[in-house]
Amino acid sequence: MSTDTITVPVTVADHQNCPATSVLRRVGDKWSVVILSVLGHGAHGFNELDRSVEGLSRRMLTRTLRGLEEDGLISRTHHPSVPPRVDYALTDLGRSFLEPVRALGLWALAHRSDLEAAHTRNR
Amino acid sequence: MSTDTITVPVTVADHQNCPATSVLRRVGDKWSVVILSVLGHGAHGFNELDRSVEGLSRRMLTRTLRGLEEDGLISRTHHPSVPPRVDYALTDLGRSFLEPVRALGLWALAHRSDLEAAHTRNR
DNA sequence: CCGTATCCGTAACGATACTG
DNA sequence: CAGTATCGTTACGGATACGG
Repeated sequence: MSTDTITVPVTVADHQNCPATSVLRRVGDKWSVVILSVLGHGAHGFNELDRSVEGLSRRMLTRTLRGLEEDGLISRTHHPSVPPRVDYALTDLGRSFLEPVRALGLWALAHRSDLEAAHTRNR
Repeated sequence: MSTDTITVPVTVADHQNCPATSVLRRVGDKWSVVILSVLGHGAHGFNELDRSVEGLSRRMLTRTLRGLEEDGLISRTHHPSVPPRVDYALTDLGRSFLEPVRALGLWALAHRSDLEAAHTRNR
């Protein structure tokens, strides 16, 4: 890794294989962080989550939950009762993930006025 | 951004007005973080950036630079010389932004094996 | 209660060609 | 050197309806 000045060619392969890239993309998608935050308060069922986040469709909830589960950030526990119950909860990995994500959120909050100023200046 | 236990209905308006949301989406887009990182090594010209990041088209470079500039994360300085020279550089805001972003990158690196394990397990 | 399947519109992204 | 214009493709997200 290079040290110096210019010409550090970042390859496409580097970019796609980089473990940070997929993480960054997950952070950028519309609902993942919201859902993780809600689950930070404790386990929830599917419809519970659906109702907790206004504007979130069941389709996107399903897809987001599957993605988070594939990344190992949340767990899915199916209780074959009547009525059926499924609990979604943060894993340890998910909890630790929320730390840097919160740091980013705090940064946004702390620099809110700077961001707004820049945005109005360039218009 | 409220506070407690369950049923904190997150409204669509909250989500879109939240200063963190736009920041998170910027982090999630394909090239912003890469460009910011390269600019972390020092100022660069347009074609210099284009060559530094393989796979990045001029079109996306332009658009990403404009976006970062609108957010006040980078500065654009035009020197009307011959040949023309334009310098892109991090602003103070941009430099401070890289800190939480790097924290996220370090998290990804530190938990790389966990992420891979989860991903293979669910397949 | 917990999802899936289908359709559709928009926005992101990439390739290519051209300009001051 | 530093871009813009145009076009085509793919990914993301929402609405609706149906199934276990």
